[in-house]
Amino acid sequence: MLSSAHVATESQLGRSKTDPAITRPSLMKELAARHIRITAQRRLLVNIIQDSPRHLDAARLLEIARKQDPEIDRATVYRTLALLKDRGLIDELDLMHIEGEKHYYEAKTNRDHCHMACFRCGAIMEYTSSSFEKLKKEMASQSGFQIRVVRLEVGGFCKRCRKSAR
Amino acid sequence: MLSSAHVATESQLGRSKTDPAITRPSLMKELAARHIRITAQRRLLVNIIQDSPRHLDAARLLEIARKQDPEIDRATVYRTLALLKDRGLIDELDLMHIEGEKHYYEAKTNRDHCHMACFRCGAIMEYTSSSFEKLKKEMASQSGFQIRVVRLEVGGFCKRCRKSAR
DNA sequence: GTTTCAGTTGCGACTGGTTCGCAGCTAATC
DNA sequence: GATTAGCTGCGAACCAGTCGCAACTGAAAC
Repeated sequence: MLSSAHVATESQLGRSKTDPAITRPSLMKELAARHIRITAQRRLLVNIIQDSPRHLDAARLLEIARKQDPEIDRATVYRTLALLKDRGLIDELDLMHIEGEKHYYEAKTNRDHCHMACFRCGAIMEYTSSSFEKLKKEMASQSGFQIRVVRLEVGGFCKRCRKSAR
Repeated sequence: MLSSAHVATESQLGRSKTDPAITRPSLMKELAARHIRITAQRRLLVNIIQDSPRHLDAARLLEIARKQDPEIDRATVYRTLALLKDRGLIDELDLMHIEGEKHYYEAKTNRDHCHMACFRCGAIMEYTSSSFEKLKKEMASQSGFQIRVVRLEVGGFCKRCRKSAR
């Protein structure tokens, strides 16, 4: 039984932007289309999230944003993240709490994907596959559950770390 | 293409103990076998976790434990949970942060299972299926990743809530 | 283009879950 | 039963995230 799968290997917490299987629609366009007020702060934050090559947590997002707008506040970052999350425009990840209890965020993709976190080197890999899509469908149909968000996270050791461990 | 799946529906945050697909080995025996010091506090906590019909968070576990040993401390609960988690004897869950940022715990089962959390009524359903097992194998073999922990969580609306919403 | 005001922001104080350092205690080994 | 590594309770500390409020601002209505 065949299925198509795609693994995007990344450097430390980095994320492949050229993965052919994953695309991210424009968050700014989505906000405008939904008549959500566009403020300077939101534009800044949304652009950072959209362009980031890695998964950002709130503190890192604030840090980057402050380079352009030193006045921007923590609360605004948290409120914007909550807004985007509630509207289903970004996904929240725990990445197996590989580095404290913070949350990570990424623009929602056209296709759900799994995150694999290496406990040793901290690399995050993204994994998409038709088996995953099938599992989701199966879960929904067998349980009568209407799925809104799916989070599949895996912790373990990446190929490279397994080799170097010996 | 057929696959065997099993859904355990639960009352509010409760957990079916009679699910035929899931068994939980004795945590106390595991501790003894691994020469981990057995203290009165650990015995108490481990037994509560093992016997609990629902997913417990640290505060609830402390509360239950204090009925038998009013002197037991918060820190001991957190330290014991960390111990069990590090040894791979319990799984940590976020349950989609359906009720604050706390973590939930359950004795590790013979078979991985997914948790489906209803955003409306808070019910948690457990879902096991051979498709899930297959996906895990596929992920490991395609990426070279050695899987240690898997967490598949789903948020949405359960059958009953979907009906009553209309 | 000006007015209007609901919605957004920065601020600082606060919360809730979790962790830490330490002195005293105790389970397991000898 | 003596020894001691390691566990416990305690209180203080930590950290990510939240809240109430007064001032500000984007965009709808004129």
